[in-house]
Amino acid sequence: MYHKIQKTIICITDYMTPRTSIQLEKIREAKRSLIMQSALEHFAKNGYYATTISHIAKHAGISKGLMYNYFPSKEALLKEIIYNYIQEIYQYFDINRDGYLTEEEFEYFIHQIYRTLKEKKSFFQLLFQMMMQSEVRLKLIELQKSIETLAARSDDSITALEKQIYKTLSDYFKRKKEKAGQEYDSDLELNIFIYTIKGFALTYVFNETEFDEEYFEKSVNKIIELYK
Amino acid sequence: MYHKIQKTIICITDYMTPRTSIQLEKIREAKRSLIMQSALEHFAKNGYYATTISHIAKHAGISKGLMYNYFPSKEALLKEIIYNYIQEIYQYFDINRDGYLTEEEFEYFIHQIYRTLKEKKSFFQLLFQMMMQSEVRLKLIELQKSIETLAARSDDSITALEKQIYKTLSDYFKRKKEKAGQEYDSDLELNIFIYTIKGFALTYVFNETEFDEEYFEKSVNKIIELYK
Amino acid sequence: MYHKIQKTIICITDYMTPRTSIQLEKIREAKRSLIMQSALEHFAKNGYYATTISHIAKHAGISKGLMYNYFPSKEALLKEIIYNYIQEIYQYFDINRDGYLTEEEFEYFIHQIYRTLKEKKSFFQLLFQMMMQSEVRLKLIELQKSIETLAARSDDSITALEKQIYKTLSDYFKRKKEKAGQEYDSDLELNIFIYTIKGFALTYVFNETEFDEEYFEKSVNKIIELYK
Amino acid sequence: MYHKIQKTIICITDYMTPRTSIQLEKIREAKRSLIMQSALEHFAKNGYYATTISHIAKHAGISKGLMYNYFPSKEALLKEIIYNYIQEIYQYFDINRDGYLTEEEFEYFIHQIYRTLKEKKSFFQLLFQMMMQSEVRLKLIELQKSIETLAARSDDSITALEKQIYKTLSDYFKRKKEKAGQEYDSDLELNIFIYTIKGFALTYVFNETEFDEEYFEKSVNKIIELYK
DNA sequence: GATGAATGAGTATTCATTCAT
DNA sequence: CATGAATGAATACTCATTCAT
Repeated sequence: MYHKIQKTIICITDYMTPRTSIQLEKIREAKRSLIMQSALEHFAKNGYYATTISHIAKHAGISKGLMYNYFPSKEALLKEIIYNYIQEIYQYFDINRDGYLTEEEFEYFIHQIYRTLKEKKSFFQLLFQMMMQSEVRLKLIELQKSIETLAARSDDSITALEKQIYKTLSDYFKRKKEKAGQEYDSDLELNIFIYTIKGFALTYVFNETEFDEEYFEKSVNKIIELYK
Repeated sequence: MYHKIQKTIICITDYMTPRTSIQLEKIREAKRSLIMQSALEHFAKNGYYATTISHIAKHAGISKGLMYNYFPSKEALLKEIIYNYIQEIYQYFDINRDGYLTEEEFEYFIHQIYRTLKEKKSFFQLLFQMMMQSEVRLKLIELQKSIETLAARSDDSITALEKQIYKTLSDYFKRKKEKAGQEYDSDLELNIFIYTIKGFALTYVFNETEFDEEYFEKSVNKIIELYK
Repeated sequence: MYHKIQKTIICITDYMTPRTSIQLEKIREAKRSLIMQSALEHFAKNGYYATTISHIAKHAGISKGLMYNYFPSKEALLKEIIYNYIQEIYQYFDINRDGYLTEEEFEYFIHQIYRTLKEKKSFFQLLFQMMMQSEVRLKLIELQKSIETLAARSDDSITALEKQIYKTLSDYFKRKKEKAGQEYDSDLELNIFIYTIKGFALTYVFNETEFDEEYFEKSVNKIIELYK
Repeated sequence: MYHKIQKTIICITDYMTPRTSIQLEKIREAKRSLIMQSALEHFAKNGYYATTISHIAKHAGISKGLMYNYFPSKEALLKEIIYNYIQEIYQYFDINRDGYLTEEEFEYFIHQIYRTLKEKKSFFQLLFQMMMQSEVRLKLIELQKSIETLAARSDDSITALEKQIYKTLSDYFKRKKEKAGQEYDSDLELNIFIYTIKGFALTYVFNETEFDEEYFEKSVNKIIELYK
């Protein structure tokens, strides 16, 4: 009976049916994620150069060769990871684009940074590392440009978003100053605030056992207290 | 025969007195420094892994083989650089060990940090890079311990110094708070201050063309203004 | 369920009668040919080693796996191609086996060579390439032997045919000499003729843009003129 | 005593004297040759792609790594070999550049071709192979151009030399025709001659055991007899 | 003390082949 | 019969380190 049904020349399903493209796509996507996850962990922990494809593959439970079925090269894998995470992260901060930040929103913004650092710890470890090698830094800049090109609309671009955020914060600090009856002559205080955030991020992301979560939460609240 | 010719060609110094061991030692020390300097520059710029012994040697104007006459391995070279610089840098901050910091001394302390970052920019680039790889981080910790062991007297050790500095700053922040009539219940503000310094250092050290020296000087003054 | 959908989509032929084994065999044979054609083109153009199974399969519009359903290995595929083409080509020259070559037949023979080179250009490209690697040459010799074994009757074998052709040509050259009143003491002139044919074949088969078809036709006629 | 003589800071000769640059250059040149020789043999025998660096190195009695001390890549090694041999071979044919070929010179020319084929058999095996892969053919053309660029004077270039030889031969065939009272309307006979030489070269160079040296010498004389 | 040729273990990458579906 | 994910052995190439001179 089964045989009867199968009378066809170009029948895609057959004796032993190959997976459908939907099934395959799911499998592929899952494996891609798995590889990227494995790679990110190693990159974050040991650095890009010290991480070998073998390590990544072994950790992901696949063969070296298979990795190249999903990513054309180690560098492409790195870029893909960074691209993906950056895309995702920027979406978190894509909200207050009217340019006006209330105190509550500012507080939310800081908390959001903390949450993001916590959730994407490995990625930020990698990102910090990348930022520290001038050669790699250049590649990141290229990458950022290509992301922007993909994003097409210039006001959707990453640098545009960065500028937007900077502008929004600048306005916030200005208003704060004016409210206190002081004159706002420059973004100096904002810059200091950014240093603080950077330093906090650096400490949090690379903290191993020294400090606990409570310590960092208190820090976040203190930062909010100081700069709100 | 061929030896003889050579002997007459490139002899620079006296033919009369054999060099003393002190002279030899000086020459050795100079070459060591040269190699370390060359290595530091490459490590800082391209990262430890991307830097080859060949590059270092060529840049230092010596042969690869000779490098191994001065340092047993690439890793040992790295450690030696870090060891040396840390030693040197800690000496800058080895002053106010009475534990009492005046406002002037605090200001001086910040300026001193800035000066040190400027003077040892390459080293800090390397140090930051090293700090970001957990594997390497562990090695650094080992190294620090061995430095302390070498230093022998525990109150001369680096961690001891770090603690000393932290304590001194903690006292300073406490006094400041009390002077303002507020209660000092924790080192939270100090920690925020440390984040700020870290973030500033990170920005300064890896800044390439975005900001100029004036910008950073203003930042330093603002930090002093905020935390003095 | 999902199977069901597929079954209704791409069914081309009759739903009623199961295909006969002859039909199936025809389909198989057509696919075999397709793969061999695709492979030959790639082998000829890029060489055996530079050609991947993936390329062949993609070009033939099938999956890699399916290729292995038709040929047990890349090498077997190569052998099969050579075997097939050699078989086919030798049939072209399987006529004048009475051993007597008239002038008209000689002329036809040369033209036939030219036609064959033109028609099977890719194959000759491949064959020349194969002939130039001693390791591969050995395999070809093995292959030839196995063809002969398959052919069973020794006077049907390729080497036998080659010898036959050589003998026929030798007789032809001998008669020509004698007709001119000269003594024929060796096959030297025949050998030179063979060099000429080889050189012509080589030039024709690997010519890309330098010479046009007219040039080669003139060459053919000149060769006939010189050796008839 | 020995110590006494060695009083110098930047003395190149020392305790255990390193080799002089002349010595080193000799060693290097010898090893370069050795590697190229080993590579040529393998390339000729098994083809470029089927030859591995490991094979070459093992055959040359050195480590894989060392090969890269002399040649930056497998491809560069190939190019270097071809470049070197082509340079050398063209010098053999760099004589009759007045454009006039006597019968004796023509004979010498043919003999010279035979001698060259004999002496550089492996190289010609490689060259024929290279000519048969369109991809590689392109590289060869590039290479030829670069050789010409190096040669600087355009009339020293290889294609120029090729044209020169062709022209000289064309004139020779023309005179021959005219001497016989026939009209020379095209280079057809010359082209046939070139096919013959090609076919002879091909046969000679890839002959393994079928024919002996005597056979080929007779062939050469016959070619001379036919075309002189 | 100084050189650089030499080594070999290690790295990213490729590709014929297998196999579950 | 048909697919393409998966494997693993092989390959070109790199680089820290050694060692004869």
